[in-house]
Amino acid sequence: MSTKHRTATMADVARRAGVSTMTVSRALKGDGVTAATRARIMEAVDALGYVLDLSAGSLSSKRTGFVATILPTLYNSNFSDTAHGISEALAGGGKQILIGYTNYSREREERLIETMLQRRPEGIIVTGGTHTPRARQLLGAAGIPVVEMWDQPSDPIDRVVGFSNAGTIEDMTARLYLRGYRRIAFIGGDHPDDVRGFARRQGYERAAAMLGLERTHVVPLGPPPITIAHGAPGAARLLRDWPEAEAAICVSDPCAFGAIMECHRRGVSVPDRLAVAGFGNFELSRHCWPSITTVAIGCTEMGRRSGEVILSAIDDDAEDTAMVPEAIEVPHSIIERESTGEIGAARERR
Amino acid sequence: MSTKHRTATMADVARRAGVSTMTVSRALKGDGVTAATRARIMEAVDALGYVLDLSAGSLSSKRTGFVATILPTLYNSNFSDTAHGISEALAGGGKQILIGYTNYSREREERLIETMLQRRPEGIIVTGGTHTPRARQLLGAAGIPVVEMWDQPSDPIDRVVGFSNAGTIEDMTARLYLRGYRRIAFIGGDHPDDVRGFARRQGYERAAAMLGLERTHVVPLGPPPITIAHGAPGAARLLRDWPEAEAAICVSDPCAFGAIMECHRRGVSVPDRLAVAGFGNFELSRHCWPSITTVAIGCTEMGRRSGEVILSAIDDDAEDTAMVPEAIEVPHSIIERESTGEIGAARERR
DNA sequence: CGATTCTATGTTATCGTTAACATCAATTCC
DNA sequence: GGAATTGATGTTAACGATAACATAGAATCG
Repeated sequence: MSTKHRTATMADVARRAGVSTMTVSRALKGDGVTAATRARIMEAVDALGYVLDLSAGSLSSKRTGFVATILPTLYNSNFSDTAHGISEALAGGGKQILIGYTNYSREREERLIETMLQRRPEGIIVTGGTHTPRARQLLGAAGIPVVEMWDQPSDPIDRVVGFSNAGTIEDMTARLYLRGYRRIAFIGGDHPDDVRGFARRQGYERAAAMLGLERTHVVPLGPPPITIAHGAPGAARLLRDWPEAEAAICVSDPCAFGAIMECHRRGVSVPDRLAVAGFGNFELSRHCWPSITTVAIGCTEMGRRSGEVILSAIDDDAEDTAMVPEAIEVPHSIIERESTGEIGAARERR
Repeated sequence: MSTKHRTATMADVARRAGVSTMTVSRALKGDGVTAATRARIMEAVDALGYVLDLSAGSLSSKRTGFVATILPTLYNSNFSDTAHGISEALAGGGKQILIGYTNYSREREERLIETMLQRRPEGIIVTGGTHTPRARQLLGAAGIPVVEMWDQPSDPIDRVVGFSNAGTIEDMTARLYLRGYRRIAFIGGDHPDDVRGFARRQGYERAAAMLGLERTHVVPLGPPPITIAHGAPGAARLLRDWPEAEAAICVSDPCAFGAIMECHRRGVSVPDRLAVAGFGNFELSRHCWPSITTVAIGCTEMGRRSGEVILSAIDDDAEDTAMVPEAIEVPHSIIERESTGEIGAARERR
C-alpha cells in the first residue's frame, strides 16, 4: 500500500512543528506544553501520519508498560474471565497485557516465563503457586512484582490474590452434609497436573474425615483439561462402582453438567437419586436443567484485583516502599440450585 | 529481591566471556559460533542471570516479533478458541501475540488499533470487516500485513481468513426446509453492533425469500454480547408472537441453549413442537439434551490459519513480493442433532 | 601450493525515544 | 522593584541491542 514512505519519526514531527523532539514527546504525553505549540505539533502528527514508537520509548524510559500474564488455557471460561478482568484493570493503568498459555504444563510455564521476561514486563501474574524450581528462580530474580492468583500457596513468591481450592470444596461437602447427604463421592481431581482440581479433591477428603463420613470415593478422570465430555463417563463409573452414592461433587461445572446429562440418559433422577454439585459457577450452570449447585468465585473480579495489585506494586516499587505484601483472599460462596436438594425431602418425594 | 544489582546487560556477558557483544548476540540466536565460545558465553549468561532484552533488540533490528490481535471479547468461547489458534500458530513462528478486546464497539476497536500500532507489530489480525474510517486508514497506512477474519468483507483491507456468516445461515435455513420445516423464525441478529449476527439474520431472510417461505419472523435481542440468558426470553417471545412457528434458528448456540431450556420449562417439546438450531458448535451443544443442531466453524483452525497467513505475509514482505493476497474461505458444515428433526416424522410422533 | 571461499569474530554506527540537566522568559512575592 | 519561583522549551547523552561492514585465519580447490 502507498508510496514507499519511510515511516515518520518524532524528529520529522519536531522539524515540521518547529520544536525539539522533547517538546513533541511532552505534547504527546500531555505534559506542560503551550496550547499553541501542542496544536502545531498535532497538526504535524496528523499530516505525517506519525505514530509513537513505544519500543523506542520503553528502551529509553525503562518502562515497557507490559504486564505478563500466564494462564493454563483460554478454553476454560473461568480463565478467560480472569484474563478479561486483568486486561480491564491494566487498561485503566495504561498497561498492556501480554498473555501466554501453559496448557497445564509446568515446563511450558517455565519456558513462557523465560520468553516473557525478555520483553521486560513491569510485573507478572501467574496462575497458581506450583512452579518448577527454575521458574521460581526466574520470577524471584526478575526484580518485578509477581502475583500468584487462583490459589493460596503456602510459600508465596510475592503477592497473592486467590482462594483456597481445598477450602471451597470442604465447604461444599459440609453443605451437602448439612442437607442430609452422607454418601458423597468426588469426580475428578486425581491428576497432579491438575493442581487446583487436586486441591479440591483434598478438600473433599479432609471434610469427609472431619465429618466422619464412613466412605469416600473418588472417580479419576486423568490429566486436565477436564471438559463436559469427561462428566458422562465419570457419572457412569460412579453409578457402577458405588450405586448407593447419594451425591457427587464434580471438580468443575462442565464436568458436573456432563455428569447430569449422563444421568438424564440413564433415567437417573437428579437430585432425587443422585445430587450433583460443581465448581466455578459457569454461565451454563445457572441456565441448564436442573440448574447446578456450585461454588462461585468472582473470576473476573479476581483478575481485576490481580491487575490492581500489580499496578499498585509497580507504583510502590517506584517509591521503593518495600512493604510486606499482604495476600488477598477472594471470597467464594456456595450457590445451591436444583441439582442438589435435601435427603429428607428427597425421601418424601419418592 | 536481593542485592540492588543493576540487571546484567549483554556487554557484561561479553566482558565476562571475553568476546564482543555481537558474538554474544549471535550465540543467543544460534548463529555460527564455535562450541567452545558458546559454552563460555552460556556460562557467563547463567552466572550473571542475564536475560535478553527484546525491546532493545527490536529497536535495533526493527522487528518486534509482535502480532496484534483484536477480538470482540474472550467471554465467547468461539473467540477464545480463535485466540488460542492464533497464539499457537504464532508461537511456531517465534512471534508473540498482543491481544485486545473491543467489547463489540467500533470506537474501542479504533482506539485499540491506535494503541497497538505504537508497539510496532509486524502484522495485525482483526475480527470482521466493519471498521471506522479512521481505523481503516490506520490499518492501511501501517505498512504491515492485515488479516480480517470471521467474515468475508466485500472490500477487504488486505488478507482475509473467514467465511460468510450469511451463507452459513442460508444453508441452515435450506437444511430445515429440506427436513420439511416451513414456518421458520430467527432469534437475534437485529442489532447493527452485532455485525456477524446481523449478517446471519440477513442470510435467513435471503434464504426465506429464495425458498418462497410465506412468512419470516425475527425476535430481536438487542446489542451484543448475546448469551445463554437471552435465549429464554427470546423463545418466550417467539412462542407468544408466532405460536405456529415450527423451527427457530438462533444467532448462536448459547442463545439456542437458553431457548431450549425455556421450552423445557414450558413443556414445549424440542424438536417435536419447536425445532431449535444454533450457530458455532459450542462444546455445550454436543452434550446437552437435546443436543443442538448447529453450524460448525473451525474456530481454532481459523485462528491458526490467520496466524499462518500473517507469518507468511511477514516473510513475503521481507522479500517484497507484492503478490495479490487471496482470501481464504474457512469451510463450515451443518451438524444435525436432536434439537431438529423432520416435520413428517414429528407429525407421526404426535 | 597459491588463490579463493568460508567461517568465526570484531568494530562502528545507528534504531527512535526519553531522562536529566540547562536555559530563558514570565510570574509571583515581600 | 529586585529576588525567587515557576513553566515552557532546548541540548546532550544514554537505553541495550543488532545490522552492516571489516578482518583474519582455516578450509577448499584445481
